[in-house]
Amino acid sequence: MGRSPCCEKVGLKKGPWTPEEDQKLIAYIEEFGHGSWRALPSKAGLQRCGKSCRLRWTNYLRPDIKRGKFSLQEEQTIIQLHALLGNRWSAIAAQLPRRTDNEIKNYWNTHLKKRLTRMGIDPTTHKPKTDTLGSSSSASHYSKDSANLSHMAQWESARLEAEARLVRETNKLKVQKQLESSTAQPPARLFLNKITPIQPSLPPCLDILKAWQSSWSKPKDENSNNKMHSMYAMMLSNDENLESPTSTLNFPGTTLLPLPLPVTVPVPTMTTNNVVPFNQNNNLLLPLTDTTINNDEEEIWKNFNLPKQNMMEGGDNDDNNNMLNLQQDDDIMAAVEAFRSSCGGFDNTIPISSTTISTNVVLEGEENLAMMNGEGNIICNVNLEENKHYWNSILGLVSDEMSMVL
DNA sequence: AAGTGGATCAACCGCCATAAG
DNA sequence: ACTTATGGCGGTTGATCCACT
Repeated sequence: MGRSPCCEKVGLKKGPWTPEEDQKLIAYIEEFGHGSWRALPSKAGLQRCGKSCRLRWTNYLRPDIKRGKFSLQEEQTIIQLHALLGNRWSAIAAQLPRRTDNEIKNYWNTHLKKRLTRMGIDPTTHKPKTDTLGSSSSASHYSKDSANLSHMAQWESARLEAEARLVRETNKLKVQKQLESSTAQPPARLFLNKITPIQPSLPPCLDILKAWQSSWSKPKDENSNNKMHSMYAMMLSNDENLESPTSTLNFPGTTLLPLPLPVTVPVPTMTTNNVVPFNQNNNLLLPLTDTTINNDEEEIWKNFNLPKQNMMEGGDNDDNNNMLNLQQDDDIMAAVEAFRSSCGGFDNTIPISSTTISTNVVLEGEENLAMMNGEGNIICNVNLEENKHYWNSILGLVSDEMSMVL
């Protein structure tokens, strides 16, 4: 004889919760805690099953839930952890304080997945889509683009390798567990892969995080302060000196995983003959139709006179269909990528644009998102020190969670 | 004003590992 | 040892909103 049923399956309400139901649930949990979800509905006077109550509480009513727009940093964390963990939403949510796995999952499916697709990256594998290469028209474009894609591929190799090592380690531990005696502790569920570690050891994914972290402790140059920190920025970057992730399988020459390198996001640009110039730093330049710049964001962006064919789906167009209104950070990112892929090249032999902008202007309300420097370049400005702290925090969280189950 | 389609997200469904009887 | 409920998780659905025609 097993357990008794948690609740009657008939006569229970389904569908959206009413404010009265919410109040009952909140009042009960605040006074008594949820205890057994099975017993809660009847005690709280709710015609719901325990599972429905649990979901409503954990995904919506819990007081420590943060709602609203995801910050750029949260987005980066989701993308990076998704590359590392896949659709393990609860594990990803564990690294994003006050966000629920359901919310992250929804955000991924409705925003981030589409954005990566727009950038030519397969959101499932985090690999560049094969047709990205095929669509390149010029040989030089292909060559440099493929070099960038190669970084992505190597990144992915490192990730896959880490996962493979995790699986191997898991199997090894399972065998070890079988050999060990019945004195072993009851299995504790591990947040990453639902495995049961027997002896303390960090999951291999932490190798990547640690190596990543160490890359931050060794800035490549003195310009590192105004750089964007994102593996996708690597793809956007023209920096030929980008290093590739370490893989013991395929890239034995490298000893450090230098990811992600800080890079400057190039500015999309268009000249009168639709040729896209780059400066000596391999930054795309954007000549303005009107170089009179003030601090009004709308006005600034409307000076970016972009050809319609270069607009991407997510862009907000104004009425004359010849303007791209870059209000959102994902629009900025998408614009950069769209220009890079559509304008034929990474040829930096074209002279620097003479366009200058006299003052630094914050283009987005989001802190550290993007600034325009004195040369008209957009700098996605994520502070190096903040990122070091950020990844230290992630490592700390992961390590703490590991130590709790060990 | 009505219809349509896309976006969003709360909530449900179904599966799995584990706990409990 | 076996059965079955529970809790947790990821996948999916459908109601709602909103922009556009």
